[in-house]
Amino acid sequence: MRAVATAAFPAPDHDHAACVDQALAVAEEVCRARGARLTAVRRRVLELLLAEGHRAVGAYHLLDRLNDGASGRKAAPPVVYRALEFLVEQGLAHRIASLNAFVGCARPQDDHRAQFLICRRCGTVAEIAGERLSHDLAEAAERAGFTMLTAVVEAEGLCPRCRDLPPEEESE
Amino acid sequence: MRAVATAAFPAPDHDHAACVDQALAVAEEVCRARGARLTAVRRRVLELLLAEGHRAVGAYHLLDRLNDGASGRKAAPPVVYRALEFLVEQGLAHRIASLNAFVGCARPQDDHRAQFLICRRCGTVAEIAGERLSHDLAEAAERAGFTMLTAVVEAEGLCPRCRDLPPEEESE
DNA sequence: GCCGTTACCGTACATTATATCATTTCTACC
DNA sequence: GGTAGAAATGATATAATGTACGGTAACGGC
Repeated sequence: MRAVATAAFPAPDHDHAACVDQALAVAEEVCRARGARLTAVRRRVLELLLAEGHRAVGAYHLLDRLNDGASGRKAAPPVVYRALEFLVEQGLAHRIASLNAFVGCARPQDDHRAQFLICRRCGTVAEIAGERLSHDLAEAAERAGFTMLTAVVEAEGLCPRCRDLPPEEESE
Repeated sequence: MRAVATAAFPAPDHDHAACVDQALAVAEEVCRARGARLTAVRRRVLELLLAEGHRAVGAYHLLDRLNDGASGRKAAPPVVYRALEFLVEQGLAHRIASLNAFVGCARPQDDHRAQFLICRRCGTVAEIAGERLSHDLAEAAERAGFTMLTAVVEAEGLCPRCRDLPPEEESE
């Protein structure tokens, strides 16, 4: 079996630190190129998001991490939500509507319409490119007289690792 | 142009009372056939849902309607959520994840994997069948080693009526 | 009738998200 | 460098959405 172009699900033992470093580097680059300001808070939230492995994480979880070890004033919810809003706008993170959660973007450099595969068992979220799928959806919409502007496409199921586990055992 | 099999977006002046009556009749029928109990509360919530026209509506909005005119004890949130859970399970309603809202099902009798078209302007939600789209998504997922169990597919954009309105004017 | 099962209901609470306004920081421009 | 305007942040309060849990009533087999 040959390698696929887009390795949607990273190997369990992949070098995640490298993922994070690369994603942060790309984020810096992207923001610089656009004149967008990747401020300290925004960068920190992105780091925290990426630190979760390839899982979706709630805004309040990020807030807790952000405040871990903070002695005096703690950050309030709007801090995280504003940072996330920025990251999503810049394509550095995505909102997973069906989970009310967020995930760091796997390929921030691409200009893509992302679709997501969400593992019911381990919570890993993979991103697939699927230009074609998006196109087909827009086309189906157009047949109904509808002009599609954006789309939320989130499949829930079992990732390669989890589907091969025995039914009872938990993967986490 | 010939009529499409599934009229996703109903005409503005269609006989909505007939939609509601039909949907309720089908709901009764479906529940009877399955031995599921369409109790008073569940039926009432379905009515309220359908009464909103073809728009998605939040659980708390339904709760308000449910309590309109109720003199003594008012119903609490779980009442609505439980009813909605039942209706969704039975395919009589759908949850719109990107809106955190619910919509009455247009074709409860079909056994379908629904996809939604959400108008950004007037809030109307249409349902398209798209077996093929669902199939393609499952296939794309499978190529990533992912077994899809369910999918959320929600396109946001402009419905036939709203996209032809002048940009500034509001349709509602 | 008795008892286990199932569905139902209400209280209280948990989680997710935003409005608002004051303050600080940054940037462009002179 | 100084300054005006824009952008970002901080802080408080609250809105909107969703659920855990425990009690109560209906149902069905024996």
